Amino acid sequence: MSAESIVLMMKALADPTRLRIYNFLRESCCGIKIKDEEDALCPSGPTVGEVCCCVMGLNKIPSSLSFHLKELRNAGLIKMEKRGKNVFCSVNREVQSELAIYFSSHEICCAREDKNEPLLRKL
Amino acid sequence: MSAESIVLMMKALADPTRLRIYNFLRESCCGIKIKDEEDALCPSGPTVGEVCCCVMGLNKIPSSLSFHLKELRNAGLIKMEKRGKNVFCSVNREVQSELAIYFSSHEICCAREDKNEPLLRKL
DNA sequence: TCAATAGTTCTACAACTATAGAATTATTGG
DNA sequence: CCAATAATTCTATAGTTGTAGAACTATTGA
Repeated sequence: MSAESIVLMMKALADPTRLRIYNFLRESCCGIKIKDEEDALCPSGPTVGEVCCCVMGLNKIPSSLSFHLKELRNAGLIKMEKRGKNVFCSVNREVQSELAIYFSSHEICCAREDKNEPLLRKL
Repeated sequence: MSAESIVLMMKALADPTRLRIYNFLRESCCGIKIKDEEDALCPSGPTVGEVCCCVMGLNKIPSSLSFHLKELRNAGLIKMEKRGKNVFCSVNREVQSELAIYFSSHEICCAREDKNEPLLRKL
């Protein structure tokens, strides 16, 4: 996962409306792979209209939601599948796992001798 | 971890320079607790000046770095401790772990019968 | 005490981003 | 084919954010 793609993901989640959309989709149904082929996903999860009703509060402006969904999709955080008049949304679980791994990795502590003097002030 | 604080963290990491700072600090030394007291941390990790040298590339503008460090600190992602003329920086490992947990949580899949028709188009 | 060093704060400006209305596209039902 | 529905794209605007220079504060060494 490149730095650019992480920045893109963080940017996508750095907005209250988009984080609400993302959290809503996390709690919703995810796509189920019914065949080995890439495109043979059973589309599930809420439609764009359903997301609009559940997440957008009082001001349900479809163009605004569309904009936010595009940001999340461009970042790779969610998937969208069109069937008929509807577009079904779901989180990209693989990418979610990659982010989990990114924040899980820790480095080994190493003390530095020349900085072991008493602490004066904590910011 | 509230939605607002997650948005603040994502915002802090949604900038290439700040992500570089954060990644640099992740790879650097972390603070070591030498006593039970909250403030009795042995300050370690690079100084602001060292971060500036290592991360800021060609344009080493201290005011710009200061601005970015403030954003990361306000989001709770990093800690800063002043000793003498220097300010030592380190990542907040607790917060990092919380983010790892946030992205680790998955929901159980639930198929929806009425949406099991063949997929037409994938966006 | 004075100069040097380390960082921060202030300020103005350019660039970016979210919002919301209007127009547009695509699909289904009558 | 026409109307209704679902969603996207386009556009202008208001608000936000990153940048970089200048001034300022705090600490140490001479």
